[in-house]
Amino acid sequence: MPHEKTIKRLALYLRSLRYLAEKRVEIISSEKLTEHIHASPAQVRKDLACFGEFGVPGVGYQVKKLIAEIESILGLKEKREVALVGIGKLGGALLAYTGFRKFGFRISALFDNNPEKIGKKISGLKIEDVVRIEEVLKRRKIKIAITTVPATNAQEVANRLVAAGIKVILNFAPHYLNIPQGIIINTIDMAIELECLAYFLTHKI
Amino acid sequence: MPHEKTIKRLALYLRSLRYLAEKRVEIISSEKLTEHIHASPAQVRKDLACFGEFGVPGVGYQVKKLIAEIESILGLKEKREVALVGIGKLGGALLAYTGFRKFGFRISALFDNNPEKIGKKISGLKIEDVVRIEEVLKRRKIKIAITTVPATNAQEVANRLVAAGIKVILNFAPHYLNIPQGIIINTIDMAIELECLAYFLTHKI
DNA sequence: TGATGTGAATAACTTCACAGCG
DNA sequence: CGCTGTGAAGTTATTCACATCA
Repeated sequence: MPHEKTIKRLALYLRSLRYLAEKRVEIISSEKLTEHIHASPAQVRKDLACFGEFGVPGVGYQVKKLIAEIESILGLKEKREVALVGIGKLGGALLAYTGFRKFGFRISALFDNNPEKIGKKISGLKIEDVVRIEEVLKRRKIKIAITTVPATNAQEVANRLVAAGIKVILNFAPHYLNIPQGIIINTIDMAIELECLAYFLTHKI
Repeated sequence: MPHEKTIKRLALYLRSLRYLAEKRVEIISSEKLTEHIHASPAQVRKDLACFGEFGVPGVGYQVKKLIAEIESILGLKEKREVALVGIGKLGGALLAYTGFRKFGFRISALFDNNPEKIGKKISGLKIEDVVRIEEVLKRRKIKIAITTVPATNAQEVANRLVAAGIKVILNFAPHYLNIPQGIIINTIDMAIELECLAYFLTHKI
């Protein structure tokens, strides 16, 4: 029923709510919540309405309770193992990024196709050969992968991940990936984001 | 007139068209173009129609000509200097990323607030103190910035960039930024992208 | 004939506005 | 009285379908 945009906003609300919780704020209205988000109060209420009634009319939302609800909706309650394919500079940066761990994601399997990297350890994890993706991911029942490989290898890696039974892919390779239905893919193409900005630089201003 | 989504798709079309050009494809229909893009043929035609008539009825689009047209629309014809604030692992990865350079963006000014980093050189560029952002960017007339700083410093850095006359910001800090109207900001929040995927992992499958 | 360009129709998304509850 | 939850209204975006042109 709810769509992807709603889900992304829920994650944004969650970020704000956590911030508010740190500041010991206990109750928040949809109006106040949107002060640090590009969304309207009605939008917040509609988004939440997809999943239940979490607020108190005339009062607002209990911050802690709403955090728990959204975490439950997004499925952040349990820890999740993540595979990282492509241990270059970007891969290394993501591996070191604390933002993932904070929300229950733990990168716990590394893969690369470079013989000089295979077998080495980073952050206590051994880099495996990409040909072992299927074996390792099946054994360890890993369902989430992040790919930071060159565009030319992206489809091959995606095929291996699909064969390994992966369910969602966060892809940083600037390339279209042909993936069977049912597997969720989210591509972050940083060059394209910059190109868009170039448009606004030339036209909108 | 055209909206942000149209612009983003144009950048995607461009990526495919460049790929086709490398393969020596000379003519392409809107139908064939969408084989490697999540968009409909009608969508392609509508998007392009915002900016003119680039196709030949009964034939299709000349690949080379369409590339030139889209590059012109997006404003990719000229080289652009980019400032990078926050020279951590992610910043270093972006600095090394060839995808930006390929499309006319050149990271040519580096800033950090860490005394141990300030003054050092990476890729031939000296890391400057963030307090010098305004001075350096004004002098060199840099209008684009990429920020890869911790959430806690993001707003302060954004304020400095605004004071320096920056026009667009590609922000990787997981934090809302309060920016005056007229300045374009695009936030890539990788943790939030993963959180969204967690939802689909738990519900959609 | 075959693919574009485009008004008209549809679908998706957002905001409005207000009843109802604490 | 204030803020939620929500049907209705409005807006934006996408797809359809076809006239048109090479």
